[in-house]
Formats: sequence, C-alpha cells, structure tokens
Amino acid sequence: MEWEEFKKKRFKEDPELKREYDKLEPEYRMIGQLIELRRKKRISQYELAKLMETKQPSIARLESGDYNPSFKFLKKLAEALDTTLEINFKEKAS
Amino acid sequence: MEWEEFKKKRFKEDPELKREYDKLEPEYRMIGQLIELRRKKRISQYELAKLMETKQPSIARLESGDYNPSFKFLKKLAEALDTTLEINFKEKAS
DNA sequence: ACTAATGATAACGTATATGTTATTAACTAT
DNA sequence: ATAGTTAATAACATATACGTTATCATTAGT
Repeated sequence: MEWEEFKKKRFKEDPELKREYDKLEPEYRMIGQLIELRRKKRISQYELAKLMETKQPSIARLESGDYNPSFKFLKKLAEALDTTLEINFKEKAS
Repeated sequence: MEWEEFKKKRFKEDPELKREYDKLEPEYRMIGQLIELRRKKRISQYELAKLMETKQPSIARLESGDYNPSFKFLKKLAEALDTTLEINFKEKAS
C-alpha cells in the first residue's frame, strides 16, 4: 500500500497534519462509500437523482465534496441505494 | 422485553407501520446515542453547547428530535463528545 | 465527424438549519 | 420559600442546503 505508507511517514513527521486529516476523514469516507455503491449498482448520477426525487447536480455537488448534507438528505440517499443509514459516535482510542 | 414483544406483534398486524418505523429509526438511534454519551460524561446541555461553541437551545432542539442536523453539526458534536463521527450506508438484508 | 451519455459547475430562488436571546417549567438543594 | 441548575420552547435574523435550469467538457459509441 503505497499511499498508506506515505501517510504514516508524513504523519509521523507532522502530527498537526494528522490532526487535520482526522478531522476531514469522515466526509471523505462517506463520499467514498457513496461513489463505490453507485458504481457497484452501475447507475449514473442522473439515475440516482431520479431515485431520490432530486436532480443530477445535487448528486454531483455531494460527490465533489464541497458541501454539507443534511441528515434527511443522507437518509434519502441511503434508501435510494437500497441501504440503511447508520450514524455512530465512536469512542476514540487516544 | 415488553416493548419489543408489542412491536413485533403490531408490525405483524400492520406491515405499513413497520415500514414507517424503519424509516424513522436512524434519527432515533442517533439521538439515543447522543443522550447516552452526554449522560455518561455527566455534562449538561449547556456545557456540551459550550464545547461545540454554540448555545444550549441548539442541543435541546437536537435532542427533542424535531429537526434535521447537517453533517458538520454532527461532526462538531462528535468531537465535543470525544468521539469520531462514523457514517455508513449499510446494505440491507431483504 | 457526429451523437448521446455522463459528470462538473454556475447561478438563482426558496426553504430551512443554525445562532441567538429570552422565557418558562421542573427539579434540587439550602 | 428561595435560589440555582437544568432542559424545553418560542421567536427572530442570517447563513446555507437544496431544488432547479442551463451550460460546458469529456468520453463512448456510431
């Protein structure tokens, strides 16, 4: 894992960077899952939008990452993808 | 489990009710976790609000259940509670 | 080359989340 | 009974999510 190696090294050099990364992570993980699920189902943004009763640019906005979806939006999304939305506050190791 | 028994019976009688219940569940689970974590840390809504850099009524609104928080709000909340926000689209059994 | 499908982006109106103040009720202690 | 702590609710202003249309770039298929 090239990337994981790199990350580990960089974070060791710069713990501040790691803190920033950890803060960002949740949205990237979420978007990553979304894109993967959509690909797995082989549906376009247009089709997913139709399933959610919205329009393609809403999906594009989300996948682009520069925005802040609401709980209801995520729930609708989950349902359109035949999944259940699961939100957890997970206790930290540190 | 009194309540669980009742639910099971009612849902069998009325599958539509079950569908509605399943749709609502994610927010209730989320709020349930929040309240439990706050109690475990023994902090008031006022104190949690201060940690999140907001005010007590925002927390009350959330815990009351009649609203629709954004991703960022949930992330701030998670951090204030020393947890990590975890969002999953979980594939359904059915 | 042309066409269709896909995704990204800009722009705009409307609905609503959020911050905030003030108030109230419930309860706990002194 | 008084005072302090806690949570719920209303009301309001402002920021912003979301729905929507239009447009453009890229790629795939003919």
